[in-house]
Amino acid sequence: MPELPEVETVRCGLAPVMEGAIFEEVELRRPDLRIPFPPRFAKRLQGKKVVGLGRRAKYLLADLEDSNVLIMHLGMSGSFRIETSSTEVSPGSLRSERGERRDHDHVVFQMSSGAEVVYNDPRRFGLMDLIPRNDLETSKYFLNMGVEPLGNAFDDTALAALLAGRTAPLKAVLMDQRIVAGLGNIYVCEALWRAGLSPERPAGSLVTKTGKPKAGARRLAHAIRDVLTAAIAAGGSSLRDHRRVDGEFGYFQHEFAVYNRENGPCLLPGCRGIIGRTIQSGRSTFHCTVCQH
DNA sequence: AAGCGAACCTGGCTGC
DNA sequence: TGCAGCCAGGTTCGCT
Repeated sequence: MPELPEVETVRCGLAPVMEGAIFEEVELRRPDLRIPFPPRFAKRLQGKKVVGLGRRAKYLLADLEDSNVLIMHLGMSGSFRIETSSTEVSPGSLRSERGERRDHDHVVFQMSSGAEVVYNDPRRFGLMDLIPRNDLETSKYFLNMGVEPLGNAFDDTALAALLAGRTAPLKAVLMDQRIVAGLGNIYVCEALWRAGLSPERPAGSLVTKTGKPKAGARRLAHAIRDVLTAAIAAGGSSLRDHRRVDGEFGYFQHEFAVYNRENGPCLLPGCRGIIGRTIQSGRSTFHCTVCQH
């Protein structure tokens, strides 16, 4: 499911049932996801109150009252769902009854808010970890993490500094979490289309010799912000069977200009191009060869 | 150092 | 219907 907008959508969905609530029971239904759960994971969570639920890039961060932080990453196929009391569940509802387990339900949080928060992840590329808040910034997860694209520090000047001197294609550089943190395959493709930039173009070519942003870098910085903001407003993208935590669909997938639109017409007014699909660093890239340079 | 491909894992879809 | 092959929203490792 999860690039930055989807993770932010999950955060917004979980916050009402997790913030201020206590982990009454934590059930691990297997010993690991992408990495093993830390020692005594369930025990260390039980009885602890969630002070706040935040996000950094594609990571969810539950701040605990004991000054530890629960780190959660959804990988490729991770999702959370909330199950509440069965009284309001009607037959045929998409919501399932509390206590019902499905394939690949790996973690269950019983919260004092009355909600059951279930983590499901078929491919198990996600992870959960628990570390002291003071160690967060220097942890392996965040030590080399790039700039938050919706943060105040991200603008065309900052982007230019990050791209300067790089010969790798724009697509690969924007996918690199050490540079800009939170973008993935969908939103990189969409941002490059919005900025009218070729995914193959060397990243450093958007920067002048003196390190200033060229017009393309300015368009790109705005495109990244705009596409992420619009996607969050739409509740993220629901591909395949993925849903939001409340069982509803996000609907940004209907706004895709290029992603999954191979052979479709370019949506830029006046452009007669056709969307093509190429492979870069082993991932599909969707773009218009006519209006993206 | 930077950049690229492979690996991790399961499921869904396409085509024969 | 069955099965092989390909593809998938991410990250990390290892090789050049």
